[in-house]
Amino acid sequence: MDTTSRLIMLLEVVEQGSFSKAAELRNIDRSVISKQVSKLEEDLGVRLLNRTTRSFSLTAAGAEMVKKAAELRLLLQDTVQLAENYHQEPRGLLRITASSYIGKFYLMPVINDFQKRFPQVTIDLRHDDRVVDMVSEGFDLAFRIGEPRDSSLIARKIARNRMLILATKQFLEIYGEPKTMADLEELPAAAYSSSHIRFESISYIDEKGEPQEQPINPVFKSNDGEALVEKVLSHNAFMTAPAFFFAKPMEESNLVPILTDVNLPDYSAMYAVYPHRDLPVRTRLFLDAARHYIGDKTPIWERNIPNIERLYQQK
Amino acid sequence: MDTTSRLIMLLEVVEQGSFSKAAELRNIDRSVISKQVSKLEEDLGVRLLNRTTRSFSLTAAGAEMVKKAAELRLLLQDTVQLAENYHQEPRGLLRITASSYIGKFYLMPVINDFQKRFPQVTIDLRHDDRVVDMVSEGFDLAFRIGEPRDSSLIARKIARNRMLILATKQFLEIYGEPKTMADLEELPAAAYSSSHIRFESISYIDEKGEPQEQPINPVFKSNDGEALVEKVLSHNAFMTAPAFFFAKPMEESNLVPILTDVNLPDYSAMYAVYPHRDLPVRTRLFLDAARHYIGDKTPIWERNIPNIERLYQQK
DNA sequence: TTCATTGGTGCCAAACTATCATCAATATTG
DNA sequence: CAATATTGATGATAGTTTGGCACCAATGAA
Repeated sequence: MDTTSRLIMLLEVVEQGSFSKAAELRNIDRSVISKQVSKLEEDLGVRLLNRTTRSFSLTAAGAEMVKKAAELRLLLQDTVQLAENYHQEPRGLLRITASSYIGKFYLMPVINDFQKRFPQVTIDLRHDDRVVDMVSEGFDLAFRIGEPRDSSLIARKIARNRMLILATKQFLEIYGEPKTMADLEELPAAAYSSSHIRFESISYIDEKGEPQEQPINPVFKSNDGEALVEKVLSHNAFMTAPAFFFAKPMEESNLVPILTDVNLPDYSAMYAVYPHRDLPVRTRLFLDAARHYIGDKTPIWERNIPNIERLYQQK
Repeated sequence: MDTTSRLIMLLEVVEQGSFSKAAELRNIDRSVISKQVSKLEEDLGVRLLNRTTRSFSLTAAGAEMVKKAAELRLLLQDTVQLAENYHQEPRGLLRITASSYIGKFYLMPVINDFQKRFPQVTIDLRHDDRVVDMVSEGFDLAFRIGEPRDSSLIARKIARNRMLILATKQFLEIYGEPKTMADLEELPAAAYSSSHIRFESISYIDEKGEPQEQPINPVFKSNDGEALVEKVLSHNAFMTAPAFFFAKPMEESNLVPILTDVNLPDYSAMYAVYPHRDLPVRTRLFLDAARHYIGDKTPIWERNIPNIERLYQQK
């Protein structure tokens, strides 16, 4: 490892705010970072960090080196990028982050097919259900529900994400099938609920085109989607959920969409997100493959719903 | 070694035009260069050089990489330089090139003293009697007679270099001391002569301030200064030579300056040459030390001439 | 033709790197 | 406030990489 790499390592340490996090990011031992930063200081003959046993602060020299390191990293990335433009065949490492659900059900099939076609591409898929900083964590591609806030990233819509109201056939037999939104208020509901978001009502557009709120009666709340589904599958509740959440054919799970003639606003769409720069061949191809698999005309999750076109034809 | 270093290595190979020369420049085996360039190609996934067994040419990708490598090298140098500004004490490697005469007689004393004062500084002194490309060969400092042509370099005058006419006392006893320039034409001369330069006459300014040429009679010519001196020391010829060429006190060698009242134009001065950028502490200090030793007021070589002030007082 | 030089390759010793285990200092937590 | 966890530093060790040497094949020069 030489000066440039060490400088970039220093930069990462400063960006992450700690040796440990920087090490984690690279999947290496903390001691490596410690040693390399020390070596960098020795090389340059300058103290870069004022350390305490549990933290550090930048020296004046360190701050300047970090600035330069950022320039170096950018230039180096640019250079590697330039070389990649000469690739005919995609190769190299593709780092993807997605929520675990998306990764498991929608990306894995894409990945398996992709790597059969392009064996030279290594893929690192991270299942993260939290918000990640793509740039500082070095991801090439993210798949998310909803647009990212970070405007330095490009978000490309992969597929719409219709809102569904669902229940099991058995539930409908027991409680009777609701015919209007107002009927829902009397039925037990399973509803998503977290510290931030709470579903206590359903937004929809009525026949006159006016937005309305239909209160519901959540008898079961959870911040875990699969738990809600499980509840619904016990025929004890209906639920409102975005369509992407049903990766398996709906017949298998006995679920039936209800009130399909009601105009529910789409839930946040699925987006592919990537840094604002020229994409390497591998990234571009993977993006295409994912769009094709997930979002070609109708999203793949809608294909799991029988008669989807007929049911929701008003849209 | 990482990508940046390999790119810089590639750049050096291209600059030098061959793997061998690049290896020589770094004092490493050719095989190292060969292996690292191959590795770089593998890393980037692009062929950079079209090779024959005895030479190579750049591919399109290679040309682009070389450009980027130059940017990277510059940025990296700049970064290291920035760090060096924080040094209190000079340290690191100082690469100096000088003609062998200058190195041996004028720089070695400076170096010995300098390294006693600053033991942290490593010095690499190259004796090169040819013109070197400081930038591509990575020198920090050059000491030369005459200004360099390369305007990207800074030349700082270290000391003037008076032209002398010399003979031994014995020579003067045998042939009689010449009183006018015209007298020289009758006397045997030793004259520098190479494929480029030939001394067949002496330029001077006469009493009226007019430039004149005094033809001489060179009975011995050589492109080696020390050979000329040896000839003169055998009492068989006088010679015209720049003062810097006499590093030892003139009494020791029995040499006497003659026709000291004649106004001879100075020979090319001695210059210190360095790349046009901020100098590291070590370079600046060494430059100061050299200027102090060699050129403080009167050049050191003039101090070797007895009564120099009196002899050449008209100037 | 002969010959020296060039770039490439395999082998080996030396240098460097990364991991683990451990330590001391200091936040964090109950 | 004490117990605990976390952080960065350090030393030993195994694994990887590098640089040097010897040798090869190709090629341009004499």
